[in-house]
Amino acid sequence: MKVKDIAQAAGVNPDTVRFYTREGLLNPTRNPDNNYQQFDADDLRRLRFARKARQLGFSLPEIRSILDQADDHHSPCPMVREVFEKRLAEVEREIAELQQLRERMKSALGIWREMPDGTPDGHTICRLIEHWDEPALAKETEAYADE
Amino acid sequence: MKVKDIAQAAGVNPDTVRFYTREGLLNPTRNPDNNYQQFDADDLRRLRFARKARQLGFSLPEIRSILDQADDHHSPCPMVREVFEKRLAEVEREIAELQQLRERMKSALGIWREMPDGTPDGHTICRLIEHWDEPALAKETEAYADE
DNA sequence: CTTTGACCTGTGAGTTGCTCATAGGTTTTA
DNA sequence: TAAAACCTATGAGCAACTCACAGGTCAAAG
Repeated sequence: MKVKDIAQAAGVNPDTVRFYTREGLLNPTRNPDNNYQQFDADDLRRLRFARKARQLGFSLPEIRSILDQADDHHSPCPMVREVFEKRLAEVEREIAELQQLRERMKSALGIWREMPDGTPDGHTICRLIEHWDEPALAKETEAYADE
Repeated sequence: MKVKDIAQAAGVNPDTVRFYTREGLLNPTRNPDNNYQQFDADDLRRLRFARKARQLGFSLPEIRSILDQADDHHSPCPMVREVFEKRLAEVEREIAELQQLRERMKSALGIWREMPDGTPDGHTICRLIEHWDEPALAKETEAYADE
C-alpha cells in the first residue's frame, strides 16, 4: 500500500499519514527503486488504532508509547489504563464546565429575548459579558445540576 | 498604567497584554520619553471584557470586531448575538459529544474492572479501542447505552 | 514513445492563543 | 553607582494537523 491507499483505507488525509510517519507512529518500509513508502496491514491497524485513540483524547506521544510497548511485547495495559482514567476525569470536568457555560449562555439569551424589542443595545450585552463570573471560580455544584 | 500594572489588574500574563496589543485589541498611548506603553481605565475594561469573552469561546478576531464596533458607537449587538448563538450551538454539540464519549469510556472501564484479575492484558484493551465506533458516525442514541 | 495527469518525495509554513526566550534599553531601589 | 526589575521588539514553541511548493516517478492514452 502506498500513502494514498492506506489513507483511504483509514479515512484520513494522506498528509496525516505522512505526518504520523514522521512522528514515528507508522514505520513503513521503502521501495528501493523509487523511495516510495510501503505500508502493510499492520500499519493500517496501527493507523486505525491511532485515529480511534485520538478520538478518545489520547495525545500522539501517548499513542506512540502504547504502540511501541505493544511492539516490544509488553502489555501496554497499565499505562493505557492510567491514561484512560486520567482522560475520563478530564472529560467529566470538561462536561461540567461546558454545562455551566451553557446555562449561563442560555439565561443571557433568555434575558435578551424577553426584552421589549428583543434587540438590546450594545451596552446591555457588553454589560452582560462584563459581569460574567469567572467560570473557573464557580464551584457551586448545583448551578448546573437542575437541568 | 504600564504593562505589568494592567496585566495584574486583569489577572493575566503581561505577555498576553503585549499580545493583545499587537493584535489590536488594546490601543495604549506611548510615553515619548521611553516609548513605554500607557494603558488607561478604558484599556482595562477592554482587556477584562476580552478575557470574559474568551471564556465564552469567542475568538480574538470576534472580540476585536465587537470592540471596534463599540468604539465606532455602533451597537455591536446583532453581531454579538449571532456569534453568541452560534457559540451556544457549538457548546451544545460539544457537550453531547463529550457525554457520549464519557459513557463509552465508563463502560469500558467497567468491563475492565469486572474482569477476574482486574488487569486485562494489552490485547484486551487494544481490542476495546480498535472496536471503538466512530463517535462522529454514531447517531443512534441508544447504541452506547447497552454496552 | 512521449505526454499528461495523478501520484510520490521532503520541507516549510499556516492555523489558534498564548507563553517563553533573546537581546538590549530604562527606571527604580539599595 | 550598581543591581534588580521593569520595558521594548521580535521570533520561536506548543498540538495536531493541513496545505503549499518544487521536483521525481509512474500508468495509461494519444
